[in-house]
Amino acid sequence: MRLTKKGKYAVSAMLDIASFEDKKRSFVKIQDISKRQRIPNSYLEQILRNLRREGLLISVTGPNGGYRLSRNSKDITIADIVMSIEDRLDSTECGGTADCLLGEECLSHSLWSQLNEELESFLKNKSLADVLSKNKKTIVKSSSKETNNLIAVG
Amino acid sequence: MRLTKKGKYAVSAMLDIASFEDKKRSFVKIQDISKRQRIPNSYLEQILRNLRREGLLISVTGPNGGYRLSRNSKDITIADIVMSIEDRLDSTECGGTADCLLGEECLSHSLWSQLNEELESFLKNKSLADVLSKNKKTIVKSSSKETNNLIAVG
DNA sequence: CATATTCTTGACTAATTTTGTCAAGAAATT
DNA sequence: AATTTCTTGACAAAATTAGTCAAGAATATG
Repeated sequence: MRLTKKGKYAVSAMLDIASFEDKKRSFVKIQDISKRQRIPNSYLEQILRNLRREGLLISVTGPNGGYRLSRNSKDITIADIVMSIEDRLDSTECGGTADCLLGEECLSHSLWSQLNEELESFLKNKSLADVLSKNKKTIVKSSSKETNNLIAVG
Repeated sequence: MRLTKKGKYAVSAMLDIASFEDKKRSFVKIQDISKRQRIPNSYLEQILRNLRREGLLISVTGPNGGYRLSRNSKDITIADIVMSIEDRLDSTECGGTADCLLGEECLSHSLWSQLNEELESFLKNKSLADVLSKNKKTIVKSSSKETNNLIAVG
């Protein structure tokens, strides 16, 4: 899936913006997000660009301008975000079924497909609102040691 | 997670070797795996090296030498393989809890942690034997079009 | 209108990772 | 002794990710 820093930044940024959802008519500035989430300003520009193009954000230029969510935080999933950003549909090596070996190779494919489905449904079932509300509850608890993750999340 | 080609190759190679499990005392050669699975020979050397170091394979040099599983294919999980190969424990950006922002950032962390767990348990619950047997049943069926995967699997 | 603020764009560079190669050697079999 | 096959480590090429920059366009405010 290539859950890279970029994708992670995107989610952090969206969560940041989402947390200002209540304040009607208020827009969140790149600079502020950059500082709060510690995302390099110019990199963030690039990322928000994508999110906007995909219709997840609305932007306004000028003083008091900035970004806000295009729809309710309940209606934007983490999958929406990640898929806007991580643009590899990278079926490169064995695109369709055509050049697939018939034995083991195909087998491992169905394995990866399943894995995809698993992940996809996980991410599709988490909205920004879900993540934010969960956070509020456990804000103190935040478990101690990062386990040796299979997946690099940073 | 960095499920790269390398990891995928590793799984394919292991499945290949596992499929010769019955034939007692027979070893599978790098060259043969390389041809069947279309994995560059010298790259495969490197990969099998790792799998051996991790104790998943046993090797024998010389004529009729090669590789075989160190234990029953039921007792080797896909997680075992992937974790031998994809060696990033990459907690880089926010290693422990220390330099974690307290608001949104931490939140997205718990999100990724959950994702990790999800994936990890998925991969831990699939043994080589599982994958192989499933394959036999569906060998013809192999579904048509790769969907636009969230995760790049090749 | 002038000015300050803030997003917008595209092209570019640097760092890192992934993918792969190679050659010399060691172990085992016949 | 000769052949087969794994073993090792260091290296190189390609691809991807991460990040920068500068010039410009849009909008609000006084």
